[in-house]
Amino acid sequence: MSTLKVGRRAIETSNQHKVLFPGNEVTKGELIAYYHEVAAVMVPHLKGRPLTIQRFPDGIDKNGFYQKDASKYLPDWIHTQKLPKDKGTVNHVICDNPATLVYLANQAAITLHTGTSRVDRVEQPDQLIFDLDPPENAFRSAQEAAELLCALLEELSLPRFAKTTGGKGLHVVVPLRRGWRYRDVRAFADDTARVFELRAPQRLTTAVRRAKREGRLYIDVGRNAYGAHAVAPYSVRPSRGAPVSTPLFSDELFDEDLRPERFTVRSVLERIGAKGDPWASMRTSAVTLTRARTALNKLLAKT
DNA sequence: GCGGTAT
DNA sequence: ATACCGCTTCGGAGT
DNA sequence: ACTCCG
Repeated sequence: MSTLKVGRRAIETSNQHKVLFPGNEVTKGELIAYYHEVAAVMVPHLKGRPLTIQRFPDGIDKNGFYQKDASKYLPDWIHTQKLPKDKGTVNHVICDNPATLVYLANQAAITLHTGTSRVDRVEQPDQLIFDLDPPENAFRSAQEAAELLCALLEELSLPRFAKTTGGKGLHVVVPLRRGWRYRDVRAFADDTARVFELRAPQRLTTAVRRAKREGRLYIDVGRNAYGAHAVAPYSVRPSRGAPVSTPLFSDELFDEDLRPERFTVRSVLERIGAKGDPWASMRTSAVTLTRARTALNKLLAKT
């Protein structure tokens, strides 16, 4: 039990030596130190977004759980926002300062997931996410798919930002100016995915059912929905080696030496120190989908 | 990790 | 007293 | 209407 000063808050931390990642022996203390140090770069990406927290108090080899509703027992300085769900409401944590991140790390919050809208206009997403999910351990095929997808988004004059998920695949994110509602952004995502699939039907699929994928890379667009979420940039994942979902520079995305498992809780801070945050300009790059919608309709008509 | 409820 | 329990949601497509 | 999926 000890106290960590974060800004003007004093955070009580406990069980610093508890091993959360057996195998490489990453402790809760290391998790807390990582989130403390990464906060300056990470918090801007969390600000205003409803958080879904994935916690593993007994380590990643034991069952963890997701937590959205955080109404109970949180210190009053942690911000929350009550949001509607189909039956009732959920009181989400909003992480808008480093101290909140450290507090959550002490709660064994290994992974943080964020919504694609901000709470002040929660029905209007400011991100469009494509999740490229390769079969087996074929990270290379996710890179190839990302190349095709980025070419398509370029044709639609859309900006795009990529990151590793910390798992097998990649996320490609288009920052949006708010205005469109979920159902319209989702329809755009569906149509984009359909065009994308038609360009390499032997390698790509939009089939949700695993049995129908037949070794092809799955392009998942289902995160573009109210109440859905995706792993946050710089979040740790509950897997061997404590991998981190890591934003990439565009020249890194296609580098054949890229090894996402090298981005871990023990290596990412050094990378940020050396190269900075590849997503720093995301907010200022946001666009409307209106023109892209017209261009996409033309591509759809050609099929 | 921790509050709530059953034992 | 301690033991166990809960702790996400969404929609589309397939059956 | 219920299941699978992430």
